[in-house]
Amino acid sequence: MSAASQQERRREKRAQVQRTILDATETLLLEGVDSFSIRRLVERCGYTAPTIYHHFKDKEGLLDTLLDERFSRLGDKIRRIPQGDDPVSYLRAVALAFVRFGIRNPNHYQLLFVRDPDQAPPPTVDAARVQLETVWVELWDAGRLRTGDRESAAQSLWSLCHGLISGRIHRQDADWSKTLIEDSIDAMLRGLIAPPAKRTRRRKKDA
Amino acid sequence: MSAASQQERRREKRAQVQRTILDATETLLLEGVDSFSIRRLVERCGYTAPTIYHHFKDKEGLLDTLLDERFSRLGDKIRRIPQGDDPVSYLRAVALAFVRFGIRNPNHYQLLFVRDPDQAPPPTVDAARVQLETVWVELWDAGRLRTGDRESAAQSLWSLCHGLISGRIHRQDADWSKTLIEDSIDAMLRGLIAPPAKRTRRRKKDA
DNA sequence: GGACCACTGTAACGCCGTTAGATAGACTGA
DNA sequence: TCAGTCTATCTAACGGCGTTACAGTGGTCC
Repeated sequence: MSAASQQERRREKRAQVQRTILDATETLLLEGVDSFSIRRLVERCGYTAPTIYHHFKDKEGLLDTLLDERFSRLGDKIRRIPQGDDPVSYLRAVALAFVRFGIRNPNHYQLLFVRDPDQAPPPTVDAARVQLETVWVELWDAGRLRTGDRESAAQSLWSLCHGLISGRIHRQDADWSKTLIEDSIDAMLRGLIAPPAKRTRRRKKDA
Repeated sequence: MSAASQQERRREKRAQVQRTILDATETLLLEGVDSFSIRRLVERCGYTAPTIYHHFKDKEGLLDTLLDERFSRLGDKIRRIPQGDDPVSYLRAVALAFVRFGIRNPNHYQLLFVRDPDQAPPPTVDAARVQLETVWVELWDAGRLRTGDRESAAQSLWSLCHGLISGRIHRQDADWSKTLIEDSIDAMLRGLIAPPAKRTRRRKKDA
């Protein structure tokens, strides 16, 4: 067998070991952020600590890899939302997707957004953010933003989403209103964005 | 000297020791949530670990005591805000006070709202919440809430405040809009609450 | 065969929260 | 006054954590 195939096989083996470690990490994480520790991971995945440190920089690095994987799925999902005619319903859909994701993946969300401040968001999430940016610019140019500052409009919606998720995560017991997520996002959008000027020629389909 | 006075003196001594421990805790906490540990507190305050555990149940209990003190100040501040004529500007003032407090006391805020979900908020904060409740009821009865659910209106504003603070805490580096806090609270209130019905007899002073 | 390299293991280090048990001193009642 | 009790404090340890120095092992390459 050729040297190239040997190398190939080694790479595969390596990837497979890392996969095993990552999967065990994932499993452990699903039992709660606090359930995860390197020692427990060691018990669970069959490898010893130095092996894990051989494949990943440290605990942080291991979790980063996992989060990148998971959040890139969110990024894809958001990027696949059709932009359509109406920027407001587009923003609504994105915000809803984001909040639902955060609530469904509380442990991952916490790790990503509640850890060290110098932690950069994964590229796919950042890409989604950039994509949103253009929508806000569009609304600003159309004179539809009620805030004096374009930045503050985007950040307002983001802050609300973060608050919704983080409230749900940290106070699971509280009796949150069933319609809270939709209601609050709608209210925020109403408050931020004025309806389009009346004098547009063509009629819009109700999206 | 009387037995009563002896007891009194002992109580004072006890209170003073606890004060010392709490103050050292506070100092340590101001250096960051992560800077705080019982071992470091022990180095700092001159007492040994068992002494601390003699006066406080455990780490959690110690922090609880400190947070109760600190947050009761917030509760007082909020309860002192004049309710005035206009419920909207009252809600605005309360929300602003809350957010500013959170941003100014990030470590305390984190400890209180980001710890175990079963953690109850201190009584003074809860009192403030109850006081707010009446304002929402009033608005609801006047038919001014745009949400289908009274609960969701209150929770929307709260979620936003939480998001604003927690965003600031976890992404200090990000370039937050200077007007974000006011802008977003105003937007949320605009989106949640309709202007009062026109057919009121008396004119209002512009508050 | 020998040098190199990726991989994995043993055993330890220095943190952490917490506690069992001893000691000292002050108060209490006979 | 003296034994008994209670409070406050200490020394020393336990079990957990993330991490790493170091050794061994088994392949790959010259």
